Amino acid sequence: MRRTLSVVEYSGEEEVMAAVAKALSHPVRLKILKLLASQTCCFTGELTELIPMAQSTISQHLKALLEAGLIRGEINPPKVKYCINKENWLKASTLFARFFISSKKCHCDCG
Amino acid sequence: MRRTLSVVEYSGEEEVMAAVAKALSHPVRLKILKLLASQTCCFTGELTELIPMAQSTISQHLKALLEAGLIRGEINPPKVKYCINKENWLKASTLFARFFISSKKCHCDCG
DNA sequence: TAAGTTTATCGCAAATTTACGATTAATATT
DNA sequence: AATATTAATCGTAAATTTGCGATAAACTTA
Repeated sequence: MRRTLSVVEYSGEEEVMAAVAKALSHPVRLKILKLLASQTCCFTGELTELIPMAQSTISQHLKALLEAGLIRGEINPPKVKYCINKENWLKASTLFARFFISSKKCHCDCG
Repeated sequence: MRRTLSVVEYSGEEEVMAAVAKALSHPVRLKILKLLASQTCCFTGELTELIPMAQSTISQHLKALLEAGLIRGEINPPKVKYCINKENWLKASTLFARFFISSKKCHCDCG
């Protein structure tokens, strides 16, 4: 991909929020997060039974959520127990909340 | 792309939220939204001056934000005035807030 | 030790995203 | 009518995403 000569600068917040948003940008990942969140306790690989997708594909989506910091995986071979990463979840929640509140400043008449 | 034989079903909420998240998943689109939101009133095309990217690229990103419903464009040739779509902005805000709150149910010991 | 279970990773193909320059469209100005 | 301004669209190239099946890795159980 050709890149701009003068590179666009982003704030840390912009980078982090974009990364989290990207993790949330696929419906199956939202579904996975909701399933993990709805358990009274953490969860393992019933995901493969609940979601009709190849095991390798679900594993890939889990990896994306892990890398975004939204979930944690506790290895307990041969199983892995996934759950919400509460600390980062809270951070993400705050980030999005602040972002959406920020537009309240705008007092235009057009909508 | 090969598709799964049994198609995964998503709720309307999952689809909508994923689409909004996708619109928010690029730092330059976050920057654009912040710039639009920070204006006391609406905004025209200074974006090209504020963001060192090709005009066509910025136009593409604006289109993505338009299609996600996050902004509105008031055509006033040869200029176009963009601003936050407050109605959908509120909807998106609620969607994300509810989503993040939902994980509070999870009482696992692992995080 | 051999077979089974669970999950990650590899290799691949198709689709989508991202960015650019060039061009077009629509209107205002000279 | 000719030129200038602003923004969208087209065409293209490279990168990334998404999905699958096959295989590998790690540990249990027979």
